[in-house]
Amino acid sequence: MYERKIKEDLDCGIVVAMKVFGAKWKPCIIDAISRGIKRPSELHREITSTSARVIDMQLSELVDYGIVSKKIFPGFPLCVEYSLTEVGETIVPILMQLNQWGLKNKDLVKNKDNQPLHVELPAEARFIQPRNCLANN
Amino acid sequence: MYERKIKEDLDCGIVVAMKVFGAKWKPCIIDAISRGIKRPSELHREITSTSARVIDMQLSELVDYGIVSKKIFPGFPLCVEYSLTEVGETIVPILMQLNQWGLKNKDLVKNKDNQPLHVELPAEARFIQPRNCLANN
DNA sequence: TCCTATACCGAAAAATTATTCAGTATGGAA
DNA sequence: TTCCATACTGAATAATTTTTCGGTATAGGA
Repeated sequence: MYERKIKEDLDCGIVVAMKVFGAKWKPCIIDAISRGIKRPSELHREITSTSARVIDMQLSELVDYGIVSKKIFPGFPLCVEYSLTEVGETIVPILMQLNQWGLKNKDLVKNKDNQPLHVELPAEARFIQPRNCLANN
Repeated sequence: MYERKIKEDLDCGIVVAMKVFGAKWKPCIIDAISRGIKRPSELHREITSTSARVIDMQLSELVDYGIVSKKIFPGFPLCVEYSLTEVGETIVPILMQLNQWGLKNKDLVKNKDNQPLHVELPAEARFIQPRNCLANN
């Protein structure tokens, strides 16, 4: 298992939130489970852009975090079901909101030239002194 | 400049949102600017856990995305001010929400042993057949 | 001329995250 | 006995992000 060299500040809300929201496949997995896709094999079929191994790893981290719970049915063939915990459910609306934000603003990120040239002020601005500029406005 | 080998789907809202929310220092920079810290040198003083170079890089990406706008005052010494654009302002409440979520749930992520053992069902469950288990429940 | 403060950038290195590959294990069916 | 489907794992590699280091440029002051 990988041991970090730069420790992260788990008292910062954003750092904590990003352990869940900011991983490449976790939002995708959480969304699928929230839509009722429960078994690993189903998840693998649903999420085709990455490998089963990747899904399994992210999934097990979500289980460790208590965001997803795992039930094993010891019949045959082996059957496992994942579902969102109570805390896991609280992620879904935030995820939807992030998704909405992204959809609404995707052109910004796509274009990447939204402020192509720096805004230069007219000549008079040259007399603005740095301390002024720092103090107010 | 780094050229990705695996292209990202910028039509997915989450992928787009994570370009902004999911970078290590962007939330921190956006928060500082929203609190009125405008000049690069101020930002460097405010955010001491990383180097000026890192802040500058993330900042310039936020400018490229049109989330932060940059004004140059050509006096002396050189004076630059950053501020949130209209779109940039829409990020702040979502950031606050993510932060709240993280603060509320940080123990989950810290502990990482929230479901230490798999839940095994009692013996009767052995008769649940896989197709049933897939079909409903 | 050299020093200051401001703001910025290129490129290598380090750290982290994601991916691939090759396995393990269970229990029934052929 | 060998095969299947299910669920899962270790370890190497690749991809990406973050960090560090050293540099540029402007314009005034000593």
